[in-house]
Amino acid sequence: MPLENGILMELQKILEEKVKEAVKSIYSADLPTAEFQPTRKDFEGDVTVVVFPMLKVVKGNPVEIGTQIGDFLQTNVAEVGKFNVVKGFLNLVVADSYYLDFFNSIHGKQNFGYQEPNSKDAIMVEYSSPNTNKPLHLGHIRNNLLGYSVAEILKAAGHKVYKTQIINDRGIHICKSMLAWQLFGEGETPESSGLKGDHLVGKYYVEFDKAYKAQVENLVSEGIDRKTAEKEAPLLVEAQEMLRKWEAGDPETVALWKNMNGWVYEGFDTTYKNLGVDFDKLYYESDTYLLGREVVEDGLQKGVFYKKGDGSVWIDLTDEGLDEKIVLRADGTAVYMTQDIGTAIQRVNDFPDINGMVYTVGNEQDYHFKVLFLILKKLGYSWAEKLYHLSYGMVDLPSGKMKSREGTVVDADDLISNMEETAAEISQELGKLEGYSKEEKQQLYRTIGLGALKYYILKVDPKKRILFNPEESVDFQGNTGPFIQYTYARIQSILRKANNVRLSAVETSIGLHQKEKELLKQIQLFPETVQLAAENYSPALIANYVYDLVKEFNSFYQQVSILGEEDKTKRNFRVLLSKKVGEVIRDAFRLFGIDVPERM
RNA sequence: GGCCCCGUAGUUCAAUGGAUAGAAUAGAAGUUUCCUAAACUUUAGAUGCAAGUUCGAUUCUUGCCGGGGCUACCA
Repeated sequence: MPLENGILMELQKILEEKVKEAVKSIYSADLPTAEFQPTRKDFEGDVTVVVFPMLKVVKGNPVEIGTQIGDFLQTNVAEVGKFNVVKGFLNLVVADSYYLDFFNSIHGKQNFGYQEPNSKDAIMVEYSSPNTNKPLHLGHIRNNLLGYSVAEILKAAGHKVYKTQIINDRGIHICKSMLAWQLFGEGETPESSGLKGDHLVGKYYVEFDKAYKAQVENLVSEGIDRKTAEKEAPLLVEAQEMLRKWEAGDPETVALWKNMNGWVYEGFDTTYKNLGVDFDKLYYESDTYLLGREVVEDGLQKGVFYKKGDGSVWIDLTDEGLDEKIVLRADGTAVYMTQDIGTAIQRVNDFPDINGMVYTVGNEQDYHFKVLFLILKKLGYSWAEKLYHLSYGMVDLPSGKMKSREGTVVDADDLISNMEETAAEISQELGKLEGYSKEEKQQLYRTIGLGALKYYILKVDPKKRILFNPEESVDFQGNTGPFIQYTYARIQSILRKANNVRLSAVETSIGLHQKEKELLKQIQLFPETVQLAAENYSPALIANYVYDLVKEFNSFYQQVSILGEEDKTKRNFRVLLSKKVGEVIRDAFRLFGIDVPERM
């Protein structure tokens, strides 16, 4: 992976060559690769060469080998100043001038760390993909934030990206809300009720469930077997009938469906806007649920699938350690898998430059996607190799799983406004905002509240499940979004106060404070961190990075005077350095969709 | 039963096979005549258990124990 102006990488390349040279000239042996790592804080040095792996090629005592190589590097590499060897670790001290050269090469540069789009191939990132029968909850928030962030990270890593979602706007669950509204709604609308559209529809989904359960209990008390009662409760039968009518295109049913879905979309749009996520292309399941059947026919010809006696079509994946999986029902209708096969192909037809897709879907569907990807591969699509299931853990409450039907969910809209309120409370207590208008303050509370929420979710490894306790609100101190935003605001304050900043190159002879050097080392890691986050589809890596940077900066800020420095050259450099740190914070947070404030 | 994911301080999170396992919170103790104390500094506290591979294992392998998930002609 070529790195944009990776001066460190160049240094590492030089060092790699020189280490090999050293091994060659001292031991007459060929070293395949040299292993480097940043020197740990407790030791003196900047870059560490790990000696242990060399023992395969060179026999001897690791400390002696390290020392000999260190000597060689010191005399043959200008950037290497001192060195020391601890156990099998050769710690190299890199000259200040090297880091200052690096700084000069990037300090005026916008979008440091981001790659220019350099790939002809595009990646489609799917996320959100809600059902249209209930409002979004905390689980969707995780999904949205992850999908959005991974899309932005991929862009920053130089990929072209299309963000998309497939809206599950049809099916029995939608009919349930529709039916309940018909039965109990008395014509209620978002306008008449004052409820957000998605919340109104969700209310009837819950109503349905209540009424349905009551019916089942009644039937059971009349002596009917529970399983039968659950299958034959009149409400359910009616909902199924409604689905049949919908599929047959019954005008009245379709009109009701359009109307209620319209309410939901309005509600979703508000939530998406509040959350700051967006999409380039929407797919609706009502348009795609019939897709995929021709492909199955095709696959039958090719022998990828086989037909059972009853006419249903299957794929046998037992050779891959998986099961047999149905891809078409006996009556010829599509199942979930059929649809997903069809939709994937449809997307590539719509956007021919797609070569890779990311599906942001919970880990409960790990198996489904494993099978889906395998099927597409067997069908011979070249892009099937580049499909990725961005699988994430559920967000659970202390009481267990969130269940919409039982009302045990943390509602997305509620949570967002709670976060804003908390931000407002803390802000007012601290009272640092004189001169801000009401609107500016409100905007700031939103920035901070959302920053706290987004960072809280995104800093966790996607694979891990999150236990969310609504009683303990999301923190605003420590390793949090507001902590990082605060550091940014402090930097902006310095920049406002600093006069006569010269943007010209910094003299490389000024000599660095240890804290300055640490900051430069950390800044230097930004481009490769973005790449790594993209390769691993992991916003958490960016979070760890920016947190380390900010901690380092705060420590620097505390120990080193910036504006109070008398030496003008140093003062100028420190202001520029602070500015750059601020830019990296801003650009890293942009990958999360988190804004940074000028003051807070 | 089969398959998949996860077990790290009281709690929430880190650690491309590398050094003395890092932070944050909660606890204890400090720092505002000084660029914003949502900060900084100090302190105490953890790898579920048992083997194996390795110079070296939180990381890889196997077994066990715990938690979650999938195993639908639902989506």
